[in-house]
Amino acid sequence: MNNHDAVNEILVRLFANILDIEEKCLKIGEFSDLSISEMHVIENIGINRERTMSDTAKDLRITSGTLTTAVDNLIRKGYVERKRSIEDRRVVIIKLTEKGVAAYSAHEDFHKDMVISALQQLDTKEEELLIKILTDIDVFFKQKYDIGYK
Amino acid sequence: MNNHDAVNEILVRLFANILDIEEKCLKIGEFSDLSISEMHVIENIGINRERTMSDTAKDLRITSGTLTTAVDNLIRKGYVERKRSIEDRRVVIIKLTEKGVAAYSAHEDFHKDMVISALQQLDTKEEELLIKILTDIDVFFKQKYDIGYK
DNA sequence: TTAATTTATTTTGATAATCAAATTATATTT
DNA sequence: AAATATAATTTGATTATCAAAATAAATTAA
Repeated sequence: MNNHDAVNEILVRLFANILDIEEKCLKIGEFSDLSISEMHVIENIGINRERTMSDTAKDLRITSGTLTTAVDNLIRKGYVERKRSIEDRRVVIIKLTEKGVAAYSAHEDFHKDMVISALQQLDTKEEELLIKILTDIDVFFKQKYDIGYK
Repeated sequence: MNNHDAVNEILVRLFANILDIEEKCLKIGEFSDLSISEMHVIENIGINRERTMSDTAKDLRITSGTLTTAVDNLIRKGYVERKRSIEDRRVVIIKLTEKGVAAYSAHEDFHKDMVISALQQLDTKEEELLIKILTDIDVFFKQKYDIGYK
């Protein structure tokens, strides 16, 4: 097996496993009534931000209809609140409740913990190479597939 | 921003985009009747391999029932064939058809393209260091989060 | 060698995430 | 004022998924 195949194989496995880890950790934690998708909505709304439905849907690359039902459920569960914009009454503003902020923070802590643990075994030179390679992949995607990054 | 935050940020962005990109490429290509999930089944069955339903489901971390319907659809679309094992008639053997192999190869090309362009700027020594880093991280995740690898 | 148990798969009945298209309400343009 | 455009929701559908029940075959135990 050449190096390209080795890197490809391990990246595929890593990506699959990290998603699994995220889901697993969510399910055993304090906010186990949230799905990964719902957590992504919370992540996107963010702390101290008022977001419109359209902008959030666009960022998450889902339709408005999909976001409407997701937000319905997040409101029912107490993580998000919704109000009409005063300037333009077609627009709906969503923001995190206190509970939503707590969930956001917990998730962020998990991310930090995961990354810090993973990097602990690397020396500075290795860390920098890793960042370089991840950046390259990121740039490659952006250029080649014209993905709308925020 | 320190290295930890840099890696966290870029990982989050990569993860948010990678499945979308994969899906996008799939949808504009020759095998646009395949979903990402279905492609993952094809990827797991592999070329020149006969796989049982159980082993494939375990690898993909989905239930046998889920795999049964996925394979039903892949057979209907002409990518997979299914037969009973002769040694143990409870066991169902699945393998790729010629069309399945073609889809597998096309998907592999996408992955290779991704990795090659990411590795382009590294020399062999750096490539090997990267493989070591990724392997270490992979093993680390396995130990820390007790993920059921194959 | 029958009966009980285990194993491999499929079926069934349910839920979550998603989309496209239709609808509703409001704003903007002609 | 009418026509058009925009923001969000609703509707009706599909796909991916699971847990639990059912089916069929193999293995173990009585």
